[in-house]
Amino acid sequence: MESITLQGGLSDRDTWRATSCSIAKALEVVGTRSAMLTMREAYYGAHRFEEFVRRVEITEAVAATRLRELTAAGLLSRVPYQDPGQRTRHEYHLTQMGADLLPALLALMQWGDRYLAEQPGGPLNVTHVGCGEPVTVDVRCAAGHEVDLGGLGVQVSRTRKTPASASPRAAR
Amino acid sequence: MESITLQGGLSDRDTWRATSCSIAKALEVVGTRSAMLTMREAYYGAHRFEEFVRRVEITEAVAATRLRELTAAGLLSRVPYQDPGQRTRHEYHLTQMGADLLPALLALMQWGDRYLAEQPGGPLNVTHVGCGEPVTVDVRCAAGHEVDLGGLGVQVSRTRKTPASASPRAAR
DNA sequence: ACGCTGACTTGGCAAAACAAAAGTCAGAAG
DNA sequence: CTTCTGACTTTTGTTTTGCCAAGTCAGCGT
Repeated sequence: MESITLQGGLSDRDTWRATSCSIAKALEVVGTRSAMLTMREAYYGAHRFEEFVRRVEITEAVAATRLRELTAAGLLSRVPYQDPGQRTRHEYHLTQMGADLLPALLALMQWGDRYLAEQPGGPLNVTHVGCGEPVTVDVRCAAGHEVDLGGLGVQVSRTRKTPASASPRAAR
Repeated sequence: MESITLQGGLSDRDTWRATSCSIAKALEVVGTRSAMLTMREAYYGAHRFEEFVRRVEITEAVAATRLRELTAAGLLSRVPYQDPGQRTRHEYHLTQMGADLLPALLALMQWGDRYLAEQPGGPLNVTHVGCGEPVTVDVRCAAGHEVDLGGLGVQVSRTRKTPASASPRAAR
């Protein structure tokens, strides 16, 4: 099985490590099971505290912690609401930042569907409401090609310092 | 911010929970930081034990545990190798199952690049080797439409039991 | 057989994640 | 002001993840 082609100063793996890795940074925010599943429920439309507790099947304490963290991180926002005759409460709504994590969770779902599900294809179908066709997560280049693992290259980003000897160490 | 449209028996969130969720199942396999980062290194081309230890920056004990688990789960396979004058050792190679998790990790990376990275766009560029264009993770339907959160629908999979009252509870 | 040494295994510990239970808070109505 | 009760906060305990250090194993060469 092939791998990503490491280009430029990254080609020698012995000379660098992924020290500012965006994956690792993402995991700091959403790297717990309860955070991922809380986000799943937000995508399914949950807004209210008790609903997150019930549907994620976690304790109120954990839900409160996760919701607070995800709100602080910017993935969710607290929006006041008030049922008639009730007091003001808060709903947790996805932000754009939160919504943009969807491909990662969908890709995990797709992978789990394929390799881990009890039933072939998994328990749920995800489709495009507009045309009814099944939805998948693709890795594509800007020219529209679908790219597999062996077709990927990775280089130090241009916005960083020049690819001097120091730079390959500070990579992702 | 919108959410996925829950269709059919799934429309009432109060009547079901994601009990066989493929995301949750995936997290059982790769839901630790060390597993995710081990997979990252496999995508970057690492094969050998010491390389995983060094580049993931985890202890040998954790590397051994994670590599054993990922091998048992089918994401990696152990392949014997022997440097001249040395004893037989094993490399850990990606399987198709392992390679197919790439979109999830790339999507996490993409999201981290956008929202968490110290530098705009993140420290590394991922491109299509064949044409040089930047690579992204897209959510698309089979008709080729790019679909955002609000454009998604989800239904109980056809391969499951009829969408009776019992069925919506056993979903993902 | 012994020596070598990288790849583990094991034991003890700390931190993080999470559960259970109890308690507190907040904002409304009366 | 009191009452209500959902949304937390806190405390205690368990499990999981990961670290450190020491030890064992495995397969080669001599």
